[in-house]
Amino acid sequence: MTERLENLVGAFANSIADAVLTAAKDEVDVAGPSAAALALIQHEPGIAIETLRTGLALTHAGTVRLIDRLEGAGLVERSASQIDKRAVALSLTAEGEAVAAAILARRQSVISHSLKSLSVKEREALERIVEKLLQATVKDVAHAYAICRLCDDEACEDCPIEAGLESSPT
Amino acid sequence: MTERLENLVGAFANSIADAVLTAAKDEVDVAGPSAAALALIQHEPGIAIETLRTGLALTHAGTVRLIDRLEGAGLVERSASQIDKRAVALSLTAEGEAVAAAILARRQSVISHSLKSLSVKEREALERIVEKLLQATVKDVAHAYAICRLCDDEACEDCPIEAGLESSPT
DNA sequence: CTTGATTATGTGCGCGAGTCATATAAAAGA
DNA sequence: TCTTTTATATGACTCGCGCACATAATCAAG
Repeated sequence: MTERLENLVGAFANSIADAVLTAAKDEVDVAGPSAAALALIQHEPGIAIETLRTGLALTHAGTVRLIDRLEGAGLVERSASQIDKRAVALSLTAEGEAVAAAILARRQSVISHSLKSLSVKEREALERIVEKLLQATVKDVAHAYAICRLCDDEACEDCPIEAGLESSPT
Repeated sequence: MTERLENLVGAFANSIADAVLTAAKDEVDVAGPSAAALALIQHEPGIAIETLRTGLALTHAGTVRLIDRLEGAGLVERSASQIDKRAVALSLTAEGEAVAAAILARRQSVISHSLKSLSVKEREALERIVEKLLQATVKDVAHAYAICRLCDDEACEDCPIEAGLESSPT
């Protein structure tokens, strides 16, 4: 009946997502999928293009071009995978690491700023609720990659998304 | 110190925003900004292109082309504004109304679905928290348009964003 | 070990969407 | 009235992405 909550949650999601994206674009000149790609590669060095693709919701071709651009910008390196000779192992260059770190820090700061009006109790409540929601939401590994595409894995101990995945195996 | 909350909130925002966007694209074949444009026009019939632009974070030219496409698709109509003869008054066609309604309903359903694991108490807590956050976040009218770009105004009584705007006048 | 199916990547071509610069008309201000 | 600002439109161009297709490697049988 009451659709108010859904409206507010949607607006809140818009607000946060917008702020993070524009922050990434302002800080370093890196558009949406590029930022996510850098973060994912930093999170999992040696990741294959195909795996990356599942987290970016792009086509093969689109992902290859994206990597082409990032490689051209000197942020990402392709190397031959040892395990699978078809696959490409992606890694960040020193500059790529720096940019990825800047993006993650910026995101952290933007979100933190937008939460600053909350009391400690409210933070705790929000954390519990969001944790529960994420855990219930994750569908499969690709979905987890997509959701966590801009997470800082260093900061996310006890990731509820991983936990959610284990409890509902694909 | 604890950056975990920020990570979780960011992931949650991603999750919701993605789900809403893909839902809009699946349901009707309407990409991101188009959906937002339809919702905003529905929310405020007779809205000018320039006003619309502020809510979409596009260029002027980009907004004009967007309206061109939506008009070409038979979803939107341009008419002369009575008040300002330079301006264009935008309105939805019958089909546009239907599509907009479908998008809003789909969004409602998607978000509602992702909140279904919460108890009544948790919903109430989340509503209070998000309300507070939105109220503190809104900067100006353009920002409000952007945040609420996919809101169903019918469902949003007592919109905290409007309240937040009044308390901090531009 | 050979052969066919699947998987990971790369590429030519084209389109859609958006920006920049510029143009025109109307409103506002001096 | 003259100048400046505002709202819209358009031509030229760019960029990112998808589709269709090609190649190489792995896997799965037989």
